[in-house]
Amino acid sequence: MPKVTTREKASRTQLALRQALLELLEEKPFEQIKVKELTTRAGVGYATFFRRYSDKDHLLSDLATNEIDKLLTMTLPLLYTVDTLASTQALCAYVWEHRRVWKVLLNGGAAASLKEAYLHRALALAREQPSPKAWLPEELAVTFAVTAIIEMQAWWLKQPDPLPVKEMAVITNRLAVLPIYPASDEQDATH
Amino acid sequence: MPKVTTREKASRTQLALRQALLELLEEKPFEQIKVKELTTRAGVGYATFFRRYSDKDHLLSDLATNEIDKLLTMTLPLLYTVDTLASTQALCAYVWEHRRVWKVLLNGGAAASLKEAYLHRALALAREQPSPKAWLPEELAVTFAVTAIIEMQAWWLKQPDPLPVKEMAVITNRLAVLPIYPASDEQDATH
Amino acid sequence: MPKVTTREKASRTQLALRQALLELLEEKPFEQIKVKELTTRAGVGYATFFRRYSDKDHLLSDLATNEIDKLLTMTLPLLYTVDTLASTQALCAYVWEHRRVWKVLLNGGAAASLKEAYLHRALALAREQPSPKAWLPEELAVTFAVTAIIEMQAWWLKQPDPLPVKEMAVITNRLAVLPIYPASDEQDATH
Amino acid sequence: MPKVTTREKASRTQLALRQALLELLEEKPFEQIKVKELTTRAGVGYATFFRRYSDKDHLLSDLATNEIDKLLTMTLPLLYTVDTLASTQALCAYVWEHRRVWKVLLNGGAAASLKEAYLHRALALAREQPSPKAWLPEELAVTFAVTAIIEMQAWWLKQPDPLPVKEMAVITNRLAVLPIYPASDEQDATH
DNA sequence: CTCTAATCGAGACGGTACGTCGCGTCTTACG
DNA sequence: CGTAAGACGCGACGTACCGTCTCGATTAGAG
Repeated sequence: MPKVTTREKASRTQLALRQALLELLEEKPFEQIKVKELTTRAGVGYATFFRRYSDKDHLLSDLATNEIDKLLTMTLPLLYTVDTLASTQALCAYVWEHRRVWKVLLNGGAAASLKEAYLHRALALAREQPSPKAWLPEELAVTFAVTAIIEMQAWWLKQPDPLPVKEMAVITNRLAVLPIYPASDEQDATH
Repeated sequence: MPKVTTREKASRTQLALRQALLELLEEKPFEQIKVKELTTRAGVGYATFFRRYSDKDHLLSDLATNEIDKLLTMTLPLLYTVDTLASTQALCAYVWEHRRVWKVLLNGGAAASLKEAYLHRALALAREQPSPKAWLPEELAVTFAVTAIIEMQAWWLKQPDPLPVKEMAVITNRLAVLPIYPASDEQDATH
Repeated sequence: MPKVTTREKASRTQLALRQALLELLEEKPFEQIKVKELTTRAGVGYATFFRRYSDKDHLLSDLATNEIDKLLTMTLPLLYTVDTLASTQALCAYVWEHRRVWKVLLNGGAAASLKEAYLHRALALAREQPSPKAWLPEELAVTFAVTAIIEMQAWWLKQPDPLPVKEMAVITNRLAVLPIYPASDEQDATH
Repeated sequence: MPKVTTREKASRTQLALRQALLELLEEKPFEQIKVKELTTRAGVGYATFFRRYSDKDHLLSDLATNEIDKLLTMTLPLLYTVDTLASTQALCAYVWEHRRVWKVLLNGGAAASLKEAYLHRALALAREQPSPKAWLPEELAVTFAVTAIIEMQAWWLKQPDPLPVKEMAVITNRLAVLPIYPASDEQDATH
């Protein structure tokens, strides 16, 4: 009998809470989810929740932060790469692969705060690694591209009969990525 | 000498509450605003709040719905019009003119729910008046264009030194409107 | 056509409110009766109530004070008279005659405050016109006799098949009045 | 080392609330006591009050019921016993011993409802164990004796310089107990 | 017969206390 | 030791009723 039962239990608690949150987010907005519900659903004591997380929001962060960062490292390069379509396809493929969780994150009861966190994080990363697009403010470009991509992914996963990954990638690339690059025949964009 | 003092008072209450909400939204997120604060700031009795609105959210709707619909009737035609740039300029000019209130609505504490309401309303209107863009699902097009426009307007108003209306219109048009039209090799999108 | 229509109306309001209170006191305790109910039942405007009475309690006083004083002037002489039985009979006869209102006052929702007011008033009157009974403190004698009489009257009127006036008078006299007089063969009452 | 700290705390809360009520009843009528005052005085959270009692009235019952029943079991035997004076003395001695709490209960802000509860309870007990006094209805006899005793005890405890227990017992016996027995010319009631 | 003043019904309002709800802390008992 | 269970302090909520107020319609009795 292993000695890590304690650690195991701790992890189990954490997992159970995350899972419970994901399930409840499919049913109702985040703010309406009560701690009692979370712990009951997770089969965990009420007070135990606060030993892991100081807050309901902390649990959400814990759930979302990792996923967001993973996805972000696939989103941002789009703005600096040459072969944008390939990157967009990689992004869409990744989301599709993890659609179970991303569907909830983007369309469940925490969508709003998650999108905000996403954009916030993206802007922070972009500031570290600027890539002036000349014809429009860097921050505006990032805001546009990131939010457009998120919203489109949200729409995509919400569909009862989603488009194929490849087609989604083409559309995303054309709508949200290419427009921020200077026009191929461009000299004066303000004209 | 006006005869409508009672009605006037009723309206005054409503106006005062709206105004108080706008002011408080500049200071903190919507959920953290307490009814007591609203009524105190509005110089109105606590119970009176619930005589007008069943909810804090109702007040927000009341505040936002009108503004949203006014703006939406300027946003949607973008998708069906010939001279998109002119329409975009009209849109930006309108927002600029009402930037006091829109700055709060788009960047204040109610931004998330407001953006959601906005998109929701836009999709409803679009469904009533479809305009198939053939190469991509109508709903996706609307989602993309509307959210992109909203986010860009939010960014714009948030700037300490905002771009001129005209320049903002050009960028918005190029990023969020033109891309949903058939591609340049099908028909010239930059025109 | 009389000139007192205004006064008449005022009286009508007052009567209607008293009547409404009496009716409602048959149904529920005084504290649970809302001003709105009173005015509705009386067919009178809400604000009109406060034009007549500053308070719900004022209405109750207005209703009770007269009746109490009328009854009291028949109760107190019992303590000073020779032929107590005759007085007790007069008292019982009076109560029986006005049993409609006294039933409500003594058993309805205002019974408690009414009994208290009654005793209070009786003690005040007794203090003005002392009649030392030697063998026990005057105030105690009054308290005993008055509350005993009130409670017995209350019981009497509450009965579905009340005792005859005469019998009630005999019992009341024997239980509540005679005992406070010195015993006929009395020298030392503490023995 | 006690193991019942949780239970202890629960009891402590209950005790503190009862004590707070008793104190406040010395200052003002029951209806004017606000729950907030009770909890503050008891050093207890506002909501905690409603975890114990659904109502302010429930607290009062909880406080009074025990005491009432203890006293009642000493009051009723008076009606069935041979040596009434001894019983009356026992009753008065008990009340005197607990005069701190009974002074508040009988003369404080809850006197009215307490007296009513007392009589109510007494009638219920009497119905279980009838003792026909022939010459007058049982219920009337109980109503008379019980209310007379209560009111006299209330008066007694209210005095700045109360009569001795023994004297009070003699008076109570003569005024409220003996009169319900058959008259002296049927059988000697003073014996 | 009209016009001004008083009165009424209706009901909105500021205010106060209520009883409920959920959070996050804490204490106990168990494995 | 860490956990399930759940009581507690706290504080916002939305409700209910009070007593005040203003309104517009209905008369009153003076001009």
